Amino acid sequence: MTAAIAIADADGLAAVSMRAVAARLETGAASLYRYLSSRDDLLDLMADRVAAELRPYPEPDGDWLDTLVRLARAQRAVHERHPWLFELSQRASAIGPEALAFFDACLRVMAPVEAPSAAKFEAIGMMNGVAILFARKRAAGESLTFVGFDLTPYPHLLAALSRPAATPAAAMDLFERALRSLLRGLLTA
Amino acid sequence: MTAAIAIADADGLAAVSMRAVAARLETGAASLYRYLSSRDDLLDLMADRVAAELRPYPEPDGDWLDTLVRLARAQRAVHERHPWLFELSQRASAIGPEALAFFDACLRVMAPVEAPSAAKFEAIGMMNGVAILFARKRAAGESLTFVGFDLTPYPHLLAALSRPAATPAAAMDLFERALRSLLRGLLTA
DNA sequence: TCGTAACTGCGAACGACGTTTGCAGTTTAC
DNA sequence: GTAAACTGCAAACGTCGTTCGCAGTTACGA
Repeated sequence: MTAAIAIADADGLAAVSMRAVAARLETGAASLYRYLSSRDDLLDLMADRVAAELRPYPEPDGDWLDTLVRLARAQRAVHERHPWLFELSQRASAIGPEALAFFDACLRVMAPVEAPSAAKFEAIGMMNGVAILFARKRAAGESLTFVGFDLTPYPHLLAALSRPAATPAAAMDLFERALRSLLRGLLTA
Repeated sequence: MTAAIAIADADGLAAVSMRAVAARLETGAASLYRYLSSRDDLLDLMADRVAAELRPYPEPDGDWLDTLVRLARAQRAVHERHPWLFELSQRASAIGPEALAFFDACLRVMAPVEAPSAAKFEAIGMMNGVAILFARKRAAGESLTFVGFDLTPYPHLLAALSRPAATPAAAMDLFERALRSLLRGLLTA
């Protein structure tokens, strides 16, 4: 449902109630059950709808690692556009056709790599995890800096925080560097 | 609250309602608000309570990478013991004293490493992510195998799934290998 | 010893949630 | 033209987090 995604983008996943979605559609909450079997159904549809934004998948030309990094960048962009996607990505039922298609595209890129299937699965999961982590980095960093704690019991943390923050450019480098070293480590002997 | 953690371990986070916790304590739901300001408060306390299970932290002797891997293993064990912790770990407010202490311990281990603070923060976040990913691996793999989808539109996925699954021993190797290559890539020039 | 002030536990109630039910109104099929 | 099927939806149910107000208990100075 496009209406549900708009609500989630604006006010977060918690604001996506059947009544809110119905109100935006100018109808009653009960009417939604003609098209959806439950709220979980709606969330699954939302997850798969935004997963479609990962298209078009890059052609697997050139280095497979470069292509995988491009896929990860797309993932990161989607998670930044729809922060609520993170909460959905952990439900097993959220694996819809679009998610499977993305999965398949990743495996296609990895086809020339000589590695067991299990390693490739892990690599995709890890790629996912890294993309999400960086998509949420800014919010997490700020929340950590501004907690109202007395940090004196944590000397190393205090010392690290008192140093100047890294530049955004360095953060971008970090994303690619982390991803490359991780995937290379997982997929090569 | 120990009672709340017991409920979550048994029936999941969703079962941790104020009424359920109160019932286990043989009291009324309203009574809990004498000690907690809200349900979110309770969840934060639960998260910090299980974070205490990460102690004692290993001494940073020997190779820093070995010590970090030991910390990650502890994290993975905690997440396997309390699967609901994953749902909590994404709330910013869940960063309590114990989580900060763990953070500090990681930084202490990384003290001899020459790297910017931001890289170390990312490394810890990534370590966390990898630990969680592997803790949830079994469930995720099964849910992916048993979805009732027609997989013919996903040829590479189908090919990968039709191969024999990896042995559990190889999975354990994968955890350590992924972590090592990731941390080394992030923290060394 | 009493009186009062403060604190404690908690039944009852409030509003919001997901979901079900039952019934009008409308379309479809023969 | 009538019966069957489908549609939209107000109302209600049970559960949730949370608040309110009141008994019962304790603490303490007079």
